[in-house]
Amino acid sequence: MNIGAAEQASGLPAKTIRYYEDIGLLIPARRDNGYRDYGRTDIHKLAFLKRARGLGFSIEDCRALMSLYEDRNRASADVRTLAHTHLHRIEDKISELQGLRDALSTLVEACHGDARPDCPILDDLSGALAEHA
Amino acid sequence: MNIGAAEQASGLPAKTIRYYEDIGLLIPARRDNGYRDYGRTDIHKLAFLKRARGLGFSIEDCRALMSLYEDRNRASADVRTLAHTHLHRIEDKISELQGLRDALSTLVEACHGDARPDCPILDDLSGALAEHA
DNA sequence: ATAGAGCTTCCCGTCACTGGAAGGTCAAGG
DNA sequence: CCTTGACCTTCCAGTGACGGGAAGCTCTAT
Repeated sequence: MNIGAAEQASGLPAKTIRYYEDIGLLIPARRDNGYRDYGRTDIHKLAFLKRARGLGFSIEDCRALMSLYEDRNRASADVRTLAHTHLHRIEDKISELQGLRDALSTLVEACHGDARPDCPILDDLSGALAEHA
Repeated sequence: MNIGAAEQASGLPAKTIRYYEDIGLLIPARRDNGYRDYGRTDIHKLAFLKRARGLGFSIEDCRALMSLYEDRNRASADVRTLAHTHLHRIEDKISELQGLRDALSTLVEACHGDARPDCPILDDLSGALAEHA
């Protein structure tokens, strides 16, 4: 299977598939002409990577997940720990963004948004409110 | 004021302050010896940038905000539009992360997480559940 | 005079790709 | 047999917003 077909089958761009080879995530066989040759297992792994990346796991997480996936004797606790850590990172990021959202929406609501020059958003950025607080 | 003092006064690392000069955000005066020389207005602008970056605005947003800030005749509507767009981006990102969080937490809860090898998380990643659905 | 802190520029690395150039390979049609 | 065009190869550069560190100049204090 050429890389174009692997692209179709896995849903990952060819560029990404080559990149995954560069960093040693998935190294396919090669034909005599130098073309990459992907087998059924390779396609399965690419789909695995696509799904894991889609869940926000980093490349290094994916590397660990793949090796756990290939280890028939792995403990599910190891996988769970990895996923749990990632879940925490996501929750932290959500909290951070919610803080930003609240601050921003307060400012946006306070700004009348017409043709006049006075603007609570710029006042906040310039530190006017910091002294007021 | 040398860059070290500007660092203290603004709260931005010297590296970042130099970077902002590289990209033309804030270009300070220079002394005869080649040292950067930051004045009161510069410090104010650096603090402005720090606050705007802290609210998650991109560098290009900051560039626009600075120029609006310096334009005594700007319309507050322009600032509000910029902030509103950014607010939307943040809300979209929050939604996306919440989707990831829900999917991940479902998987983490389904995984018993002990020494046994069977693991719903890896099953999901490998597409086993996709065929089930 | 010298030590050490602070300043300068310049280049590389981050993360996970994406775009593009230059060139080799293959299948179909004339 | 030749050409065209699709597909493949490698390599290089850029993304955003810096951070680390090297090599070398300047200032201050002793």
